[in-house]
Amino acid sequence: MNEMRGFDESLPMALLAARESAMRRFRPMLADHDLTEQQWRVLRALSAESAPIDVGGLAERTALLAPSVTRILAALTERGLVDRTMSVDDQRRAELRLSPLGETIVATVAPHSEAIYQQVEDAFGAARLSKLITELHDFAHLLNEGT
Amino acid sequence: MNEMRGFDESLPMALLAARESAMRRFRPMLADHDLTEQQWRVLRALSAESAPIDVGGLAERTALLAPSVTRILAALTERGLVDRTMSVDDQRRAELRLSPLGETIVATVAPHSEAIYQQVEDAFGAARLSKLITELHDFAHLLNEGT
DNA sequence: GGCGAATAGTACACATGTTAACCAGATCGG
DNA sequence: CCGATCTGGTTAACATGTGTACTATTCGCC
Repeated sequence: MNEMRGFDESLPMALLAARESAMRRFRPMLADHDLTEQQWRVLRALSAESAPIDVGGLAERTALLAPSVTRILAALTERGLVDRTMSVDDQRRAELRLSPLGETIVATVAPHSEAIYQQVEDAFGAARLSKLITELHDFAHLLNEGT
Repeated sequence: MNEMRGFDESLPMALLAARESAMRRFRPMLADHDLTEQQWRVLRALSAESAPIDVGGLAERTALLAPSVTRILAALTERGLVDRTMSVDDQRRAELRLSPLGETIVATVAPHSEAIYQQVEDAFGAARLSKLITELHDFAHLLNEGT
């Protein structure tokens, strides 16, 4: 009836569907540990950092917006998984790191996460998956820099 | 420090980043027409259907969850963009279609949407984009059927 | 030094994601 | 028939997405 691009053939829909089919496998496991997908992203990002990181840095690494990070950190520090202090040389900036308890949680959950990722990798093929990820990175970089 | 897979190399993060880099270009245009990304998905899905469709069908085609579709339809019918009636043979089922005003809105927004999509296609390459979408579809199908 | 612009972070408001509970209409087996 | 069950849809509750406004610093510059 109209000339618009097919629904299912659009990239945003394909990205959404692909992500949902993958995340569907992770969420139940995370729920067993009372973690949302986003909370787990924040914990992982903190775990990957050796030095403390600030809110902006976390937002960038986790692909979350600053207001979301603020709320998630409130929940995680409340639960004692994250420690927070103020930077001495810039009183606006926060210094965030995993608490010992947070480290324990990450160490507990990570193997489960990795196991599920392995299933996904096996189902699709490791090489094929790797190539797909590379294409996605290229895509993001091209769009973010161009214009 | 731990053996976990690199953050940025994980597929879910790559999918998220890619989608965000694309959607960033669409959202301002949709906001100009007072539409959210999800409302536009619903309108497009309705526009693509010749016959009326029910809530479940919309949820499936738009990759939204039923509760979200319920709320979005409430907003769209409120604005007079969508018409809703009850199915005669199954009083639980809704019959949804675009109102004339809704058709007008879709016809107005679609060219803008298509223009942005063209930019994206040009930036990444049409053939390459097409192949990427195919891979994403394959990925979703493999994961949804296997296990 | 001190004022205006930039920056980090938060607070708010509204829309959606996610899960579970719930209601009414449809279906099936006895 | 009719009650047990299933199914379409909504409601509810809480977490996140998204854009905007606002506070507290810090910075640039005169």
